[in-house]
Amino acid sequence: MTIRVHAGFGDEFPGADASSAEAAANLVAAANAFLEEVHRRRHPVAGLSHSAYQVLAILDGAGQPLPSHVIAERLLVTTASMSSLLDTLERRGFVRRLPHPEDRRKILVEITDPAREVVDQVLPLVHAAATEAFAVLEPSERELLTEALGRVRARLSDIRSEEPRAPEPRRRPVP
Amino acid sequence: MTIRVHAGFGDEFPGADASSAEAAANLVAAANAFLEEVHRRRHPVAGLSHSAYQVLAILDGAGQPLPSHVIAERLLVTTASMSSLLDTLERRGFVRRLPHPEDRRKILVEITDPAREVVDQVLPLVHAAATEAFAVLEPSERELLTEALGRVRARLSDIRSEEPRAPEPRRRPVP
DNA sequence: TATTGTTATACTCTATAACTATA
DNA sequence: TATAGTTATAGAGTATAACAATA
Repeated sequence: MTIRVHAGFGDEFPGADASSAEAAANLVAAANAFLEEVHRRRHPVAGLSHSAYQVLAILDGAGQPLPSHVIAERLLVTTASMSSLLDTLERRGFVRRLPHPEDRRKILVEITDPAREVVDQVLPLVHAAATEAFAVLEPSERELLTEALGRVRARLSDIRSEEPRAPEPRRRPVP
Repeated sequence: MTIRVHAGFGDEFPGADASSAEAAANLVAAANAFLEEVHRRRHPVAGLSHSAYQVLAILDGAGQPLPSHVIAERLLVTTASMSSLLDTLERRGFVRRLPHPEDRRKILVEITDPAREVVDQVLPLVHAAATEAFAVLEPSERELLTEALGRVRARLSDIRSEEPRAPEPRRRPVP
């Protein structure tokens, strides 16, 4: 199941590291497979999108109503997109918009009881999927994986502010 | 940077494994961060979507025109979605639809020279992002990561055909 | 009958820009 | 002026269903 690059990778992409390409490919593939499994288990509960479930989880976790722009920041979407998301959730009866008592420009988004029930059903499903998927690793392997992925993510966070350098060009193999 | 679950996780989600939840969270977060970095580097080249770049990479890798449904299967989308994707790519001049010489129900999708240049630019960018991101790991760590993720993916592939069992319910913490 | 592909339709997510109300 | 939120508009991706052409 492990994805490997072909034998001529080093010649085709000078300057690129084959083991990094393999790690990246398996990272993305494993994450996709996991998210697909989560979707399969979670979708029957309320038929919501990933973003919508995230909004409910954020509100449930906060334990109190939150202003729209606070949720938007955590979700990394614009406030305009957030409005649209909240429209969907409000239409389904999962959130309410309340006036903010102090700042009348703001609204407070409140989670409803039916949505709390959805969250109560969904979180165990997600954690069960994780538990089953990673049961094939030893506890020490899980810890290594978690720590290594944290380091990679920190590196990516640093890279994000750098101007990417032009890589060495591909040497297209002759077939 | 590493994502960790809170202290009461085990009480809140009986039956779920905390180290698996942490591994899953860091897996998804790292994959998202990597894909975001890829998007940042790749987008200026042709402004295409992830799916569209994938179609071009598939056609370039195949070395010959492919029927539409073959690409759709590899991309895990319906043939209807594939039609829409091909419309976009054809409008941009990156693919051509050719009649299939043997089976007149089929079409062959051919990559154009401008699209080959796009692929030649994009692949080194993607591999450079991977090389830079995973440079924070030792070669042996990269190999461990790759192998472990391959095992997790194989497990997820097995799980996919199983009927998920109902997990133990959440014990909502009292705030 | 089954397969391949397209079209019609619809929905979600996302973004930018223009706008209102409020601070 | 700056901030919070909405609306208008647009585009992409995805899906299902109905359909035509072909095998």
